[in-house]
Amino acid sequence: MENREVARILRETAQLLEIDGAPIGRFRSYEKAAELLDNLSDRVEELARNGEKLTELPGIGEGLAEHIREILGTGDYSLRRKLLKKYPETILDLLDLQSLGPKKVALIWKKFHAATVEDVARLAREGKLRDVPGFGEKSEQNILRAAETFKKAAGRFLIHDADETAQALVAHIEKLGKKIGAVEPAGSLRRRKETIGDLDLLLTLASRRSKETVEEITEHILAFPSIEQILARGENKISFRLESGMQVDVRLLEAKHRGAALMYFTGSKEHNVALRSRANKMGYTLNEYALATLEDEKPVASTTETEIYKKLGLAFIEPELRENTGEIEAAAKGTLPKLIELGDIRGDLQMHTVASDGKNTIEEMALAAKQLEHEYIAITEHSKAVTVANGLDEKRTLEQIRLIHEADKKIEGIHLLAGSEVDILKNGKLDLDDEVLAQLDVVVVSIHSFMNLDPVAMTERILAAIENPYTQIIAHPTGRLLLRREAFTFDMEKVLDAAKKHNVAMECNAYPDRLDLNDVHLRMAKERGVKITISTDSHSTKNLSYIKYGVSMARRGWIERSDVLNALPYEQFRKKLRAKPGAKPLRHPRRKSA
DNA sequence: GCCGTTTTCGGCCCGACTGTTTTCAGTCG
Repeated sequence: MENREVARILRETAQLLEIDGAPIGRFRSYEKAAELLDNLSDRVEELARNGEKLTELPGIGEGLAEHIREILGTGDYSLRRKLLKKYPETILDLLDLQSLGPKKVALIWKKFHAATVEDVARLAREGKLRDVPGFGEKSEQNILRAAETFKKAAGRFLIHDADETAQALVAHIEKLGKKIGAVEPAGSLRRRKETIGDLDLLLTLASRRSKETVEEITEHILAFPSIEQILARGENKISFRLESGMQVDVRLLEAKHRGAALMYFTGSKEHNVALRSRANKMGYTLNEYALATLEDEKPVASTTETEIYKKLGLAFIEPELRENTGEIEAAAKGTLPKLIELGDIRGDLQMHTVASDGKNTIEEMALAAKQLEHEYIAITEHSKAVTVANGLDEKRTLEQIRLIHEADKKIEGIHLLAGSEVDILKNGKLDLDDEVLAQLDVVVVSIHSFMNLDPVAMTERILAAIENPYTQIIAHPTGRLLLRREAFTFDMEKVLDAAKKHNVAMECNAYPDRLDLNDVHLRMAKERGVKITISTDSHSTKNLSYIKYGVSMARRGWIERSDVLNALPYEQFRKKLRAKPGAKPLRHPRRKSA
C-alpha cells in the first residue's frame, strides 16, 4: 500500500472526526499523521514490515502506530468505517465548499440529513438553510456559488498558468506606480509547487497605511479584467475569483512587516507551524507581522525573512524547501544544500521537431536554444511505436541523425546532439535496433503505452530498459500528467538502485504538465547518488523556456548543480553520460565559439 | 491522539474576515 493511500484514509478519518465534534487535538493528530506520510520518502509499509518502530516518527504514538498497521493489514480502518455508518462518504465533499466548515456541515446534517453538494445546494435554493442558527440569506448565496465552483473544477492550476496570471496581475497593480512599494507572489507559487490552488500576492504600501490610499489601491486592483466575483474586501486583504476559477488573495501590508508577511504567506503551513513552535521554545512568538518576544511582545525582527531566520538561529531557507521535511534542522546545522539555479543549466536533452510531433525545425530549435544561452541540445524524436506522434523507425532515425549532424556543422555557438526518445515496449525492450541505438549521441527512453501494468510487471519493464546497455536517460519516469493522470505504480526504490548501478540518469521533465520526477523522487535519487537531467520535452521553440519549471522542481528536491548532468560543460557532460557498447572515445571535440 | 526547557495533564498556530449572533462563532489560509 502506498503512503498516500494510507494518508488519505487517515485524513478522511480526521475530517469525519471533526464533523463528529471530536476534541481539536484528536483529529489534529490524524491530520498530522497524514501530512507526515505524504512527505515521507520511505514507504511506511516497508518500515512496518521490517519491524521498524513507527513510534519513532514524529507525531506517531502507540495509538496511531497501531491504526497504521491496521490500515496496512486490512486496507481500511475501523474507526473510519464506523464513522461512515454515521455519515455518508459524500459529506466530505461539503468541506470543499467555500464558507462551509465542519461545524456548519454537522448542523446541516443534523437538521436535514443532507450530505451531498447537490442536496445542500437545493436547500439553499429553497431558502431552507436560513432557519439554521448561524445561517442567513448571504450564507445561502455563498453556498450556491460554492456549489457551482465545485462542479466546475477541482480548483487547482498548473504552475505556468498560475505564473502567467500572477505576472498579469503584478503588471496591472504596478500601474499604481509610486503609490505602492513591491508586489510579489507568495504561497505555493513562490514555493514553486507543481500545482497551485490560490494565488497569494503581497502588496507592500509605499507609505503608512491610510484609508484613502487603501481605498484607491483596492479600487484599482478590482478593476482588473476577468474578475468574476469579489469574495472579500477588507483593509488588509482583497480576495476575488477570476473567470478561470482561480482565487486570488491580495494582502496589503506596511514595509516594516514585509519579511514576516512574506514568510507567513509563503508557507508551507507545516513549515510555519514548525517555525512558530521553534520560536516559542526560544521565547518568541511569530505571526505575519513580526517575530516578537513572548514576555512583552516586543518585535525583534520583521522587515526581511533573513533577519527572522537569523534570530531563530537558522540560515535563510529557500522557498522551495519550506515543506518541513528537514530543512529547518538543516538550516540550524548549516547543512542546507546549495540549490541548482537556472543559470547553471548548459543544455537541454529532450526536444522534438517537425520530424515527429514538434512544431519547429532542427535549425529553429537550435537557434532558440542558443538564445537561452544553452551550450548544447539533444534533438530526440519519438520512435516508431508512438504512431500518434509520427514516431521514427530505424531508417528515418538514421536520416534524422544525419540531418542533425549536418546542422551541427552549420550552426555556430551550440552543439547539436543526435538523440531519440526511444519507447520502452511492454516487455521492456527498446523500440529501435541496437545498430541504430549505437549511432545515437544520446539515448533517452520512456513509456507511452500499457501504462496500467501491475506494479511488479511495470517495475520489471523499467528495470529491463535500464539494463539495456544503450539506455542513458529515463525520461518522465512516472508518466504522470498533472490534474489529469496519476503516476504509474512501480517500485521506485528498485528502479533508482538499478539506475545508480548502471549509471543511467533520471530525467526531471520540465514540461509543466509533467514535472516528473517530482520533489520526493528527486530527493530519493540524490540520496542514492543517481544523476539527474533536467529537460523540457519541448515541442516548439516556445517550450524551451519551460526549463525554469524543471529547475524549480529540482530545487524542491534538494538538487545541487553537481547532481545534474546537463549542468556540466559539453565535454564533461559527454564523458559522464553512460558509455554505450563499442563507443569510441569522444573524438577531439571541435571547439565551438559561443 | 500526542507530547514535554512551564508540563505525565492540558493544551494543541493564530489572526482576519464574514455574517449574523447585538458580542461572537465559524471559516479560511
